[in-house]
Amino acid sequence: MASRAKATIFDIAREAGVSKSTVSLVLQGSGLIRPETAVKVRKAIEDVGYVYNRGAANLRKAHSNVIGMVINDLTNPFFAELAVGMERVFQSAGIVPFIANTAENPVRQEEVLKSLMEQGVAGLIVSPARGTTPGAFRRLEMAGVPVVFAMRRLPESRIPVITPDNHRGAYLATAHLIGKGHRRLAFFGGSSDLVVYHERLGGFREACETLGIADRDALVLEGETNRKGGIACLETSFAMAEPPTAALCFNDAVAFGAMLALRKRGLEPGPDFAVVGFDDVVEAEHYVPALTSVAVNTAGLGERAAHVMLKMIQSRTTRAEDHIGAVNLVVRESCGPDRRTRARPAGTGGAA
Amino acid sequence: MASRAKATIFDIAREAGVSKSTVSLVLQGSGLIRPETAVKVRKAIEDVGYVYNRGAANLRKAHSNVIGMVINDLTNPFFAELAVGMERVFQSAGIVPFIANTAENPVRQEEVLKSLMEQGVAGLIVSPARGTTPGAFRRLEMAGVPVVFAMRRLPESRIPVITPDNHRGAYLATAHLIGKGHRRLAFFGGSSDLVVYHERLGGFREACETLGIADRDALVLEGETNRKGGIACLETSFAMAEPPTAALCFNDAVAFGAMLALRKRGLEPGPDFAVVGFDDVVEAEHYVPALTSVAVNTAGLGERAAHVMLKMIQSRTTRAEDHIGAVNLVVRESCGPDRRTRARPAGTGGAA
DNA sequence: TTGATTTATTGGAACGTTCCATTTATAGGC
DNA sequence: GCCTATAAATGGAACGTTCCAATAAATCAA
Repeated sequence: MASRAKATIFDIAREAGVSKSTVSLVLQGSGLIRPETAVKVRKAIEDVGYVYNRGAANLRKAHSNVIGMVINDLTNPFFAELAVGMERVFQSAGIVPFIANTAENPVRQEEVLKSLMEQGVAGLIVSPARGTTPGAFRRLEMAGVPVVFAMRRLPESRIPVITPDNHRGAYLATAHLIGKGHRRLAFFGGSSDLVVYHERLGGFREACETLGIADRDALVLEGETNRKGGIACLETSFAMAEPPTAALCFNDAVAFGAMLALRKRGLEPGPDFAVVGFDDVVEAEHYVPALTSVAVNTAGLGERAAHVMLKMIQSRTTRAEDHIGAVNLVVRESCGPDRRTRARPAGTGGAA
Repeated sequence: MASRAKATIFDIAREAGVSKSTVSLVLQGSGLIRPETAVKVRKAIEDVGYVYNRGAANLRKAHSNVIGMVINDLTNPFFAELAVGMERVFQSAGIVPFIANTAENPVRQEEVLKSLMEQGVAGLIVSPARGTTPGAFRRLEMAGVPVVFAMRRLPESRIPVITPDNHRGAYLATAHLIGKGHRRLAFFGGSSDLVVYHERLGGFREACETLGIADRDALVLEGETNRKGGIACLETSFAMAEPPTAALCFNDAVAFGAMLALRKRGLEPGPDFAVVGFDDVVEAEHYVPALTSVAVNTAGLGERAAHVMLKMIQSRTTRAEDHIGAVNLVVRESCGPDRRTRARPAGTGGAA
């Protein structure tokens, strides 16, 4: 059953009555081989149950065809969507990308990166884990492996980045809330060791300033970037003397958490407290109430990242231009009706 | 900047003034090396910016430390949870698993499998794509690579399987619906080319028979295994003369779809139509209404699969026992109150 | 001191491929 | 028939590692 030893091109050569070099040529689809010979060889390949040894080949070929995608949180559907976008373009390029999850853990990320390098990847698309140290990608750079960051960037790094326009997205969302009549706002979730955080928070702050919301009415609460973080933020905000009436959340997961916590308090997301998310994952549309969110064209960014990577590999460079993707606010139900048209700020917590 | 050529153990050897063999030994953490020598070598490794070439090593070592996880649908959070469970145990074993997505496409799966084999994986955990042909894993078997199936199995295959008790789960869920007073039931989603489908459907059917539901009152609708499939099933079921009043869904994604479609018709999932899911993904608990679902301990199954794989690799076998995981029904709100205690079957479609 | 034993280190062959420089076969021109 | 040009196939070296057998150095027993 289990074939004695692994078959090599020598076994194929013997079977087909040709030399190993001929087999190698056939394997590479070289046009130098007479068609009949190629057929004969291919039959032999089938017969001996050959499996190509890419490791051995890479020993000579210098560049492999393996591309790694390093994702910081696979359980967040947003990153799954991103990964799927990338896969689409790699697939049509005949490449099978390997996905590795870091679970937002820099130590794990280090291991993953090391392993991928040892495997001899041709390139890496990375969404870095929170708290990644600036030196984490030094080895990659030294080795000349092309890397592009997706969605997240590192403070001082020359690695190209594919990211949505976080500042503008946050500005749009905040302006929407203010336009609805909200005067005490909050920014929920995310942590300051993330560059994205500062970008999104920056948009939030700029909108507040521009549109006349005082600093003390713009609450900022850091927190985990998942549902749990959203719940926590909402709870602490309601424990304050003058709770906000609306929140821009770091991402959709945080927004879902906030809405959950509202429900648990008997409040209705939308009418009682406006929440807007960021990323516009597919769930956003189907949630009850449907979540207003900043759409970033996730899969599109993934595709873009993949294309940039392909180009870098092809042109043997480690540099590329950053790409800032357009965003737009998708208004759904989670911000409720216009606040000013209502008699008074109904709801439990909304005294003041 | 970009170091001239890739550094090899020879470069390290020269730098440290030892032989390549000594370097190799240090790399493998052999105790044969004098500690001071090891220190010297390790310094040299750092200095030359060495990166280990696992491909070259595998050429001699026969067995690599790469394990592949082949997932049929990464955008389904269920499989993401499964993957995370597996990762947990591999991580503690010092292994970085590579994840590849087949997007439920057998052709893609073929490519992925081929690529992973060429990479020389030590083992594979696979959740096979829909419509996988029986021969798809022949090459793997021939090559003696350990494979375990997770969540799904193939019709005639001797490859070990880790799966929840689908039959029992479906039975439990169906019995629950019948216990609530429902008399016209449906099974939504899934397709008959999936073994899981038959298992779950079998549980549904057995419960119906045992508990006195006639065949004609047990509607079965195949469909996609995602939200869209759930929407479609609900729509076609409501187009019938005597629509069901409750449905067991193939999985949670289908259930979410069904609930969505109900809402769109102005019906309230639970009171107006009972729906129960399968898998109990984390979203189930947080949905509105919270979804009653069959919990399968997803991450636990993932861990189990990983353990089995590790054991197989260690003992150099390609066989292992199947594992059928316990399930339990988590009752939440999506089935509403007991049907018999209500005046009459309210709702739009529920005449008769 | 000598030989035996243990501890560290080393050179060489092997792993399965690719690529280059050759060789051999086939065809074309005259 | 011979020479040249082209097409097809080949042997050998190289890629970066591991492992084995062998050597060199240190320790010990007598």
